[in-house]
Amino acid sequence: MPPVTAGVKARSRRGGGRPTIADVASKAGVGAITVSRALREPERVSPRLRRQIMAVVDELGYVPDRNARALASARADVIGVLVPSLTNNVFADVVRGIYEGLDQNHLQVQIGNTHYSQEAEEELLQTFLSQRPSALIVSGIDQSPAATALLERADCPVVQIMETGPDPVDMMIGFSHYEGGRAATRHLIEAGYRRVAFIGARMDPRSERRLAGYRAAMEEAGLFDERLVTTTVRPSSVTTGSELFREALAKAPALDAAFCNNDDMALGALFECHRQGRAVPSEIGIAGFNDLEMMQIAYPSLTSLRTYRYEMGRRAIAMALEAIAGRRPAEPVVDLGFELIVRESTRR
Amino acid sequence: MPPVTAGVKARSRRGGGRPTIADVASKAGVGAITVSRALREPERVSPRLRRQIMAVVDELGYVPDRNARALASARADVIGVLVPSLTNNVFADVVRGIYEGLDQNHLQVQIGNTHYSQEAEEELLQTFLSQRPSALIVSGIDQSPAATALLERADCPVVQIMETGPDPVDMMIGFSHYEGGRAATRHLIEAGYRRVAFIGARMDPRSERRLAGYRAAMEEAGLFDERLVTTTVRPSSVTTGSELFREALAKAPALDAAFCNNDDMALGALFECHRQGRAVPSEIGIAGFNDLEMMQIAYPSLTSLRTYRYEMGRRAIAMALEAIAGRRPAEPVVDLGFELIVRESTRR
DNA sequence: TTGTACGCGTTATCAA
DNA sequence: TTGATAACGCGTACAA
Repeated sequence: MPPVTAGVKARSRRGGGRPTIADVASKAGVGAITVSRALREPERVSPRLRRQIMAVVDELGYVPDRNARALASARADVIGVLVPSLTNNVFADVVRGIYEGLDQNHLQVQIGNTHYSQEAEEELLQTFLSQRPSALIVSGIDQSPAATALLERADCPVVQIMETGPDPVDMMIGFSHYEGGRAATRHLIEAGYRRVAFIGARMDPRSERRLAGYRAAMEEAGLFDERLVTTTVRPSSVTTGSELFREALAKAPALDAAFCNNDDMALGALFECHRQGRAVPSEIGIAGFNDLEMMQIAYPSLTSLRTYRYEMGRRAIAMALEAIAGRRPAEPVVDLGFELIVRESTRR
Repeated sequence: MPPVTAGVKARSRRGGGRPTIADVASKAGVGAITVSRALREPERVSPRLRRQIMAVVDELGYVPDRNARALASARADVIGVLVPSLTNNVFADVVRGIYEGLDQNHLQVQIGNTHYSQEAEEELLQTFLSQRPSALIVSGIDQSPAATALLERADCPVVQIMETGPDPVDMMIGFSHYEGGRAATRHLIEAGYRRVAFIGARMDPRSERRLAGYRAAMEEAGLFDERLVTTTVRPSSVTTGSELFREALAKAPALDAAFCNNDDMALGALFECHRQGRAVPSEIGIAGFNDLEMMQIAYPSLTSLRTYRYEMGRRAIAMALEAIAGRRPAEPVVDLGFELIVRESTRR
């Protein structure tokens, strides 16, 4: 009993009547598997059949069913990406790099927002894993033990991004936030500032390491003072930057510079200086972290530590694609480094 | 030949040995379909069996295979979202609303970046559709005819976001960019500014409508002048804002206010005023569009037209979920409106 | 280079 | 309330 009468689809199908590979095959007078190959590995099908098949594909408007494909191959054409925030410009840039690194690839990206929560990360990992993704990209190196176990058992490539550290689950690309914090602070000290404050919002593990770098630099110079550090668990924003800078001034009225957790915070500190009539950089020096686009055009322009977020996304995907193709990347752990961009806000 | 020896999984499986619903079923002494129901519609299974099944699920660590589920039910637990940009804060907020509106739902979000290109949108639509998504959310109302056709044939709910207009494909939530542009411009005129410039980057269809609103307001007041309009196809950014403001000044040296395409542009214009020593708001008035967080804390604080982006994402998802559940939302077309937030930058 | 037979893990259908 | 059976549409393994 032929389930399909050539050309006339049996509309009783559950799927709603979309043409299937069998429809294409019968109409093109070939086997289904040949159609499958013509679409996925054209070079393995003779040019004649290939053309024939493609013509029918166009005519019928056939589009392969990704779900069936995923089931049959035990692999979804999806790359799962876990980030702690979507509004943070930093992750927006990374995500953009990921999408653009994928380019014409047939893979899709699925983004999960962990909201800086390890539990949420575990749950998302479970969900993502239940799709058998082609690869997984996760942020940071502070996964919970359970999450780490899930990642290690995941039979797909895993890339940790945003930061480097010991014990990569699989592959890793990022930079040292500790060294970044240290370099920025050293610069402020070398520029002649002495009472350099640290201002940090949403102290996630990476910010904590920036703070550790700040502390190291200050201690090396014999300048460290607890009262110069002001942090909050609130999310970072320009407004939070202004507020925290005010707090910092209250705690340490003599401060002469601020190393900010990130650029939004730095911009907030700058606005607060304007508002209070404190001159930047002569009275107060300001440095940010990440070097968002606005830093260069702010007035005065703002010193920041440039990080390669877009590049990180692109290379993370490139590494994942390599691994998916079965090739082990030459360097499974990549340190992208950073660059201090000195601008008006710290030049006295 | 029993494929599964109770408790001892046949490791020859392609899937890599993950427990399947059959494993759970045999161990719990029930049929596979009962396990399936216990997971999806617990109330349809007797409490006794339900407990029994859940115990085995936990014991085995069974997680349903989403791909198999998608194939069998002809529906992937995925909502496709098409946005023109990922770096633009505006879309970041909408996307955040979408994720948070989904909350504990089992659905996943898949985001496609159209890069403001109709062709890219068509391709992404094809890709998304090949998964049989549970719903589709697309940005704007300017889809190509082909894309519109795809959306109309898609057998899933479709929500158009970001703007309202005639002829919704299915559902729609947004606001009128034309009225927004008109309202902001009127405010500047009422505040006493006469030579109000329009500064716009990346003139996508929505920005064009903001410009149309600007023009209408200016013409109503008898103040319209071509030379007051400066636009570019370049993407918007703080830097572009500074540059375009400079261009605008070159073309119309006597301009006394700028209505900017969006808030990044407004901030750029503000910095340029600082740099040139032009007082805001006394010499130059500045207004933005969207009311990003930084506008309230900038110095001087910046007037902007507040739009409800997060809310838009949340409600778009709510509408989609309603439709997925088979209920037609009471209002398939929602105008969220906007609110002009007047601040220092336009108070002379 | 092409095709056959089968399995992937789940849900829809229908009957008990 | 529960279950047997048959899809779902494709890719893998192997053979021709």
